[in-house]
Amino acid sequence: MKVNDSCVQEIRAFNRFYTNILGLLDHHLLKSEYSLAEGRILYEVHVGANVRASDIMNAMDIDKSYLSRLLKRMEKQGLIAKKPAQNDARANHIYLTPQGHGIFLKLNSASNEQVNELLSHLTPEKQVELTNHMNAIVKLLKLQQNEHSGKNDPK
Amino acid sequence: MKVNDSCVQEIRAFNRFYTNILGLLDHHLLKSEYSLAEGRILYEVHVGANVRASDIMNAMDIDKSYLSRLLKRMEKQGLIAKKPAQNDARANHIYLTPQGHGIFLKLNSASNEQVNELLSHLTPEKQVELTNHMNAIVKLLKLQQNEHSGKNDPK
DNA sequence: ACAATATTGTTGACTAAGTCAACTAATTAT
DNA sequence: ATAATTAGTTGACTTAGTCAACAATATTGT
Repeated sequence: MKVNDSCVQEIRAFNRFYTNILGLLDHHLLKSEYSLAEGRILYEVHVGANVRASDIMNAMDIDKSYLSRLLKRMEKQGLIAKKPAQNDARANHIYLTPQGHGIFLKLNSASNEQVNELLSHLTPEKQVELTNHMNAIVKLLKLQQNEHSGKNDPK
Repeated sequence: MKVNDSCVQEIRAFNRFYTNILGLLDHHLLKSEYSLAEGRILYEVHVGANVRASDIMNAMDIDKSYLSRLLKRMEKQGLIAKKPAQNDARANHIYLTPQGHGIFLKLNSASNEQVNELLSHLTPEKQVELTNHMNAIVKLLKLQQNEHSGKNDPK
């Protein structure tokens, strides 16, 4: 498909802009005693069912040795626990401990709060506009995402 | 301003999604012999006029000691050079050497190529739609950006 | 004018983040 | 059965980033 060069430049400008936004929003995590990676792991374990290390690895696109160490540390901190996966003796299922769940909730509401603050400068109508644009972007880009990662198309 | 909670959730979903996109697009830089930070510095020096370290520091929101070391290394590599700023004896103006400019062009066209590939799966109409959504997002979010950073509003 | 304060950039010393290769044990494919 | 993959761990290492102290200038308040 022929590509419009000025689109390329506009997208790159957006990327620089949005990288900064993401940096701002992550700030609270960077100031907390948990790393961005740990926060994301808590999220992945929270939303997934019977999550295994390899699932997190794929979701986060993170090195398995690094992940292994992070999980070990989080286990030591009492945030997560593992139990043997029922039909694969190599793997564990990872779940949040009550304490880990508590931390997740704390970090999660801090994240909500950050986004909340960002939105609070917009009228409710503009807020909806904004999210409509975002959803449209996801819709436009989602397909080739899956092409690249080799996963099936969404139903 | 009252905030719509489902907007908050949609924005966070967008953020996770777009973080992955940015990761994909940065991949070529990570595979090159230059770091993301160096690539961004080359960009900042390229687009700015009479750039000083503190300008880069502000643009990238990066620690000054870290930046100092990066610049030193890039100078050693022959990518950039410094000359005393005319009206501030503490500061230097930083500029690209011919070689640094060459590297910038190389990295820059690789970045263009990445975005190009992303877009190539869309019809030209969809490409324009996509960038319209992005521009709209920037427009909606740009003001509070400036409020936070204490800079003046754009004219 | 000039003392206090702030800014620009550098350095030392350190911690955190991430990578790479080798390895064990279990699983799947041929 | 055995070869090839996959799940996860470990050792050894490199790269990224932080923090505090510092010297040299600039700016500000009186």
